[in-house]
Amino acid sequence: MPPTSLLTILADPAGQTPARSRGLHKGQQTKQVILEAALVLASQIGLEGLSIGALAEVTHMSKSGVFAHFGSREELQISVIREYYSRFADEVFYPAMQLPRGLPRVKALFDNWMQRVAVEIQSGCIFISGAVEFDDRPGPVRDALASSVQAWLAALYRAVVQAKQEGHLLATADEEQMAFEIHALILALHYEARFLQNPRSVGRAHRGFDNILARYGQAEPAPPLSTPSHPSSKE
Amino acid sequence: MPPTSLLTILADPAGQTPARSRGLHKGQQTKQVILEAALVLASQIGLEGLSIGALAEVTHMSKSGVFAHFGSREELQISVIREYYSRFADEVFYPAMQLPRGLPRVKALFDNWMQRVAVEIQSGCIFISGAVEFDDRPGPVRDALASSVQAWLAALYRAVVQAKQEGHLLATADEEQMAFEIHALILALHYEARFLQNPRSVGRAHRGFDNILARYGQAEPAPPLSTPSHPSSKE
DNA sequence: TGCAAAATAGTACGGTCGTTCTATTTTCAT
DNA sequence: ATGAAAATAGAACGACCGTACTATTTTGCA
Repeated sequence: MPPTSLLTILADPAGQTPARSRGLHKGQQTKQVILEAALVLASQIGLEGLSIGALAEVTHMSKSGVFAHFGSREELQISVIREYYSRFADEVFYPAMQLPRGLPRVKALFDNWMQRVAVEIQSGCIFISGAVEFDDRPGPVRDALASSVQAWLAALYRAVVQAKQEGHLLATADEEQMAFEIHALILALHYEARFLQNPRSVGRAHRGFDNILARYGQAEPAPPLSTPSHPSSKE
Repeated sequence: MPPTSLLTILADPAGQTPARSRGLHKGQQTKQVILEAALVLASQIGLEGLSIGALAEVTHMSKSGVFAHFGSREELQISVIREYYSRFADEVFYPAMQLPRGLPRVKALFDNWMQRVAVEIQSGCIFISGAVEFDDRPGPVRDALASSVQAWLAALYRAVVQAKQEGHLLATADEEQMAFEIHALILALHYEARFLQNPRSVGRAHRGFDNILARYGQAEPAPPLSTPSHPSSKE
């Protein structure tokens, strides 16, 4: 190799990125593959357990090869959080947004969330495990995680507020309280199903949501006997 | 002060030498000191983050000195879990058992639990962080953790069952469901207060408990207006 | 008071980790 | 097809980890 290559690299003016580097090149593809594997790994053993060595082994690459795509472990963790958030939104949030404002949307948000967590009983939820791992570890990873969770909880809260505005909830309903109790059910589902391996937890969470609806919901015109909010609540 | 004072202290049969008088040798004492430090460390950074090196530094001992007391890291973690469980029982369970069966005892269990978790917002709860760390890591540590949690949740469940037997709950009340929802509130409190740093969480959890009581409780002879189950719910 | 036993320290080993530096291979516009 | 840039590999580093082994100190009973 010619000795000028190094000079060329060093002389390359910073900030001047060739248009080519922004295209969909090989590197971007592998980065996606790595991220996919990282998501699986982080879900199983946590963001802290995520190691570049294990990631290299899974993707059949070298440690430095994996490392080069992110520049640091922290950046890798943040990328995983962003990717997880994106998929969460695609799976839980956006589909529910197709439904009309008010209770239908709130129910859909909860059902989609439940369905996702029910699947994650096997794989693990990064929003929950990450919260425990970083609850007293300040830094950019915690910030990324917390802002992702806040964004989602805020979306849930907005849906509840709209439900009250639409007249689907009692005028006395405390929207923040209702969102808190919904969140609580999901956390209990994750804890009791994944850690304690109690198979009844899914039904418990659904029933809990029915109870919340019964408490905060406006008395419905149709009797709830034949139309429970979720089939599993018939249990 | 006579020169015999030191000897007097050491030989004092009735005074402030509980370690000796209880037959504890030096090793047992230091083991307790290490355990105390391990509890603090594990609460903050988790059972997995607990390292013998850090423990040695905190206790001003050598790594091997610390290690010798437990024989393995796993045994250290299990000891921490047992100690944590013991303190949890002393602080939450036994005091509530002094109260009469039924709702008073259930309320006391929840209040004591809440109070402990409210303090643990700063230090962390091993039952919650450990669940996330070991939810897919089989072995003796997970077993010790799970059985401790199960024992506590079973105690809570029994108290709820008794409350129904005493006629303090509706005949239609589902005791397991009620225990699930109570557990959910605690988990949400820990999550939202410790990770998201939302100061309103304590009030939310208390209010949630009031809602649960309103749902499952027998209509009380005295109007609940002037006697809410907890002052903070007046918020 | 002496002396075995218990408690603690010291040292070293093998392993994994994130990261850096350099070398090699692959990509892709010309 | 060529050559520079991008992508990947390889090797090595310092740090920390749990643990085993040996040496030293401390304890507490006879």
